[in-house]
Formats: sequence, structure tokens, C-alpha cells
Amino acid sequence: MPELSEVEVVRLGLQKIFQDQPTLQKIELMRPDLRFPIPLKKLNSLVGERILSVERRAKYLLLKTAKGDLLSHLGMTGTWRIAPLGDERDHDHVYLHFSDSLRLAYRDPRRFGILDFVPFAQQPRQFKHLGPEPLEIQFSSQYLWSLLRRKQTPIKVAIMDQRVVVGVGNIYACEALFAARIRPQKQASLLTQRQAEQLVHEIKKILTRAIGEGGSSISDFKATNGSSGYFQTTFKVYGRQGEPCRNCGHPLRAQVLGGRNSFWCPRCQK
DNA sequence: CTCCTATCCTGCGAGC
DNA sequence: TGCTCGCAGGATAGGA
Repeated sequence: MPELSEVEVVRLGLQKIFQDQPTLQKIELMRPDLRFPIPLKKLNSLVGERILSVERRAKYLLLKTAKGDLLSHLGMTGTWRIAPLGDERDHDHVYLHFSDSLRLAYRDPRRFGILDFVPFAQQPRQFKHLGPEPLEIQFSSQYLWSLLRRKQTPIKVAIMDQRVVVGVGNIYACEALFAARIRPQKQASLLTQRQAEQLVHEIKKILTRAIGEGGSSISDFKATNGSSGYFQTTFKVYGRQGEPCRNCGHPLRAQVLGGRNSFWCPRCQK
């Protein structure tokens, strides 16, 4: 369930763990069956290398070394955790052994995640069709509005399209549209420039805020796993169909758009 | 090309 | 208490 904010919080946690650039000493593969089989042989070429940094693109994480990178995607239920010897759990796929007796575990019960090897200086094939990062200046209202003019899909489907902008998942798509007062089912091509402006502003605001709130609990890295990373106490519409709008009191509604349940206030959102 | 639907998987909560 | 059932959802493949 992690969206961009949650993945960024995980990146910050991993960066802290790797600040002394430990050496990868061994990769222990417990079960290779993720979305795609984990390529142990290729990943083993990273053994002996130091982790130089941890980067993020969209919801992908990259552990960077001089020989190449370990790419991971958390899918729905993927987590990284510090796993001291003895802390083995169901659904642990991989243990990464580092110098200083550090061991990291990748665990993913639903197996929607990805672990892959990226050769040095190569662009991961997964990045080929990705749109701009939502928190970069390239994601501007001018960019979004001109792109949406040709889109014959509901606006919510459009902003969840990774080719339009990366990292906006179902929860924050609903919340950003509520904040921008736009109905999720509104045709993307019919947004006004003003609405595109509002929407871009709210997406940036909500993602930034979520990173800030998740990041504040970073001292306990384990706290960043699963859905506990969401600032879910402050959801205004997500999962609240039938309950009163926090703004006007009108009952909130739900409808499936693009295969995803969507929540909105019929009075506040136009 | 654009848009839509099905698919992968397991845990959890609702309902009986 | 214990069972079944449907939903959750990121990304992608394949069909219309």
C-alpha cells in the first residue's frame, strides 16, 4: 500500500542505516517468487560492494553501488527491516548481510513487489515510461493542464497514471482531489487551468506533508513498514463512504473508477 | 495510439 | 467461536 510518501520515508530510513556505507557480504535467498523471480545470480555481482547511497524514482528504491544497483519496489505489502539473527518471519524473501553484523530483510506477503539488478550506469527498464516526479518543478500546472487536454479519462484515473505523474496512489489521489474540490470522475480534458493549478498544488502539499509526518518517526525504522506509515488519522474522504464530509457534513460517496474505489463529497467537489 | 479490464497474492474484516 | 467471502491495490499485459 505504500505510495510515494511512504517509499520516501523508507528511503530516508535506509539512508540512515547505510550512512557508513557498509559492505554487502552475502545475499541469502529464502523464496525467489516475487512478481518476477528474484535474479540471485545477477544480484550476487553486488557482493563485496559498498552501499554508496539510497535513491528513489517513483516508488522504486535503488541501493547504489559501484558495480550496479539493487532495485526494489514494495508493491502492496513489501517491507525492509533490520533483522538481527533470530528474527526470521513468514514471507521473508531475502536477507542482505552487511559488514558490522547488519542484516536487512525484505518481506512481502502478497508478493506484488520487485527485487531486481540494474547494471552500473544503466537506466532501469522499469523507468522508461515514468512521468515526472510530483515534487519536482517539472510537475507544474502548465504541464498537467496541457497534458490533460487530450485525456478522455476521469481525472482521478489520469493522476494515478504513472506516465502522467508518478507516485500518486489511490489514497492520496482521493485526498488531493477533495482538497482541490474536484470530483474524481470529472473528465480530465474538462479541467480548467485554475483547477489544474489547484490540483498540482494539493498533490505537492499532501505528499510533502505525508513525508514529513512519516519521516518524524524515522528513528524507529520498523515503524515505517506497512500501512502504519500513512497519516491515516487525517484522511478526509478515503474509506469514509456514508460518513459525513468533514467540511460540510454531507454524506460521502464511493464509486469504482479505473478499477479503484474512489471517495468524494458530492457537495464540496465539482 | 487511447482506454479498459483482468490478473497477480494473502491478510483482514464483515457477516452469518 | 469459527467459517466463508469479498476487498484491498501497483503495475502490466492484452483486448477492444
